[in-house]
Amino acid sequence: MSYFNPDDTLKLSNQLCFPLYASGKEITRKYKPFLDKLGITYTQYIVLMVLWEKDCVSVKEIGDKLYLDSGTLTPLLNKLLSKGYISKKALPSDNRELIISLTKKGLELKKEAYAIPPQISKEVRLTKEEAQELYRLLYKVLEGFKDE
Amino acid sequence: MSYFNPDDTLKLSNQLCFPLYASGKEITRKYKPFLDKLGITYTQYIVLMVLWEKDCVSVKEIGDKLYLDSGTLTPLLNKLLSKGYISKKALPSDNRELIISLTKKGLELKKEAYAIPPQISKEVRLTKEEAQELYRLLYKVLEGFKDE
DNA sequence: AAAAATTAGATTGTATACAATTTATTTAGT
DNA sequence: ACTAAATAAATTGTATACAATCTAATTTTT
Repeated sequence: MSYFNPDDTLKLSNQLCFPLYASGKEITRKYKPFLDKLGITYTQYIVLMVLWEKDCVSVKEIGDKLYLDSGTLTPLLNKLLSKGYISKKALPSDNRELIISLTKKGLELKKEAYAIPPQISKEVRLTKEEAQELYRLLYKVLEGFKDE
Repeated sequence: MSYFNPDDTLKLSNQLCFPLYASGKEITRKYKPFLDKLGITYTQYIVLMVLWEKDCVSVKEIGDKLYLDSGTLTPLLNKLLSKGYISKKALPSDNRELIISLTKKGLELKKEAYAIPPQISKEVRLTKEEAQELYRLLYKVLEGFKDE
């Protein structure tokens, strides 16, 4: 690894971090036109995805799944609340925990969201095998970050 | 593709977008403790990387390379300016273009940045081959997004 | 059981991101 | 040459992100 000019170390094109950063940013941008029609943002969408998969979860649990903290989630959940997609309720057995539930309106939004992922897939120009491998590698990176 | 329950389409674990989004976010977070020591943010760092590779570039060219627009770059460049790492100058042949150059201080910062990428690499738990494949796939995604 | 440590969310402050619009400048079309 | 179209940055407004801190509630220690 140290055969080449140390100058090359800091080349954008030699860094894994940059395509990770950029593709993360660009993929959420691809969602925007579709999510605009539903009146939600990408982050709001993935919070709803958590709830569509399992209703009644705490803010902490949402944060753990999405790698987001309360500084991001608190205002975002307030927006979903004011839009009528979720409701909040303190957990009786532990008043520190806030349980987030889908409203009927929030559950119904799922039907409109079904059409989105296939349309994004079309824009990601990877073969099925490549997509699977990319998926595996990204989760390996994420898992590796967890235990530090 | 339509063999399984349509419900599964919207599972977080079936979406490529989510690990892309999350790993992009987490990788920049990994840089933070290192960049804090230099007093710069991740986005400021990649702007400097562009300049370290090729000095005297326009805001437009930086934006094209980093997938960022003037709404992000203008305030960010003002911060790098006030920190004394860059200077600005209008291009005489085209007064719309703003040319960004490194100051001596900005060039010297490169020496301190050398040590960072290897330390991040250590935290990314991929083999060399996996890292190369991930790199290739991410650029394929990014390139695919360009022509829409 | 009382004090200490921990935990869940909320709050504060800073820094992106980006769409949409605006302004100044340059280029293209006629 | 003159007007229209295009381009580069700056500006405006909205929505994340996250570190650090704060507050209230719950556990753990002693």
